[in-house]
Amino acid sequence: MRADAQRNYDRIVSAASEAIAQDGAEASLEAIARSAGVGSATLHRHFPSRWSLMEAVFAERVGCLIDRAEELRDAPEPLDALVRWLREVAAYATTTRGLAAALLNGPPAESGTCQAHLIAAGEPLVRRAVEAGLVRGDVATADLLTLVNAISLAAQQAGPEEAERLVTLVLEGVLVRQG
Amino acid sequence: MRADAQRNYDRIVSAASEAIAQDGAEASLEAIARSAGVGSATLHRHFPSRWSLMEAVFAERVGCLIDRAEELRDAPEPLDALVRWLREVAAYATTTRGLAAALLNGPPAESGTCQAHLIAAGEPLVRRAVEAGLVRGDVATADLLTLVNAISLAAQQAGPEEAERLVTLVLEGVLVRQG
DNA sequence: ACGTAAAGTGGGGTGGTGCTCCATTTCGAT
DNA sequence: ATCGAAATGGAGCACCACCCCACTTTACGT
Repeated sequence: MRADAQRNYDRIVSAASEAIAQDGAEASLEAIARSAGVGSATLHRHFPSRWSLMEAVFAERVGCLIDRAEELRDAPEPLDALVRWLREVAAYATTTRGLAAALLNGPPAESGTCQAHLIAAGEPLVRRAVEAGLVRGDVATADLLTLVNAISLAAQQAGPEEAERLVTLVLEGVLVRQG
Repeated sequence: MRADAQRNYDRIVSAASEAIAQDGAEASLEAIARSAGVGSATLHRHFPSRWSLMEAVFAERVGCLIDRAEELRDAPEPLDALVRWLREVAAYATTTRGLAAALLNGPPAESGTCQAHLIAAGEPLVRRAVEAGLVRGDVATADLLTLVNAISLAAQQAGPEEAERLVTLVLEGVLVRQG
């Protein structure tokens, strides 16, 4: 990639990051290009779809979550580590406007997407909790992430404390526990 | 309301219903007005926001769910009735493109909205299941509906069988049941 | 039955969008 | 320094939501 192309790429991602933080996932691509000091055509060549731009913007933030998952992989309490990580994912998704929507509405879990990376990062946490007999064996990491993201999306209207409640509810189940 | 206004109102809702079924919640209002044989200004006067049009379109379908809730209110098995109803809500939301999104992204549970009506309809079902000792006492009807809708939204990409799995997961809980 | 005031209408205008050509500029290997 | 390829951005296209306003239709008091 040529030097100027790289420079423009970075400026677009940076501008998009700000725009999305401010206006959510529906931020105007035109405005992003403008504030990056770049023609709209340039934006569209670097990022053929809104989704691909999303991925680039969120790559860094998703990276944080992945690092966190690796940190927690050797934590003493397997279940605590998993729950803590899921809550962090939820918090990120709720805070970063549009992350949840982007993760959910994007093409489902193709390899190389940030979804795929998140799933891969969470997998060991889930497996450890399952092997410790603390989490049901038939739950997939992808299911968990989908649920957490769906909750974050739903709670963007209702507020973060609602999200907390729902996550707890999902973990413990709606039905009463009868031995 | 004048007779012609009522007529146009109905034609708009009807056209919108078809358009949304075909193109999802992002259907073009302009196109809806056109296919209703009505000027765009008329549509915008009757329905100041996309959301208000959504509500009108879904009112009928939500009505079906409310009727169903009343039917199930006296069913022999309280838990079975609740679960069955929730699954029907999920099925409706998944099938009717945009219902879930409309329910979730709309202004949260103001009185008079279809959310409020759904919650009111589901309330007795939940209460009965709680009183029978089958559902945890601290789950709100609104929480349940939010979850079901969130799942439907998430599963619109993944497919209906994924939605089924997630609903079951939410009911039974992620953690293993330890007496 | 009819005239009129007000409620209702829709075409056209405005400002915005996502996206694509393509003539021009810029880079970097030779 | 040169030259071809890579990269650019502005003009253009079709579409969108939404608003203004001259015109038509309705319902009601007489």
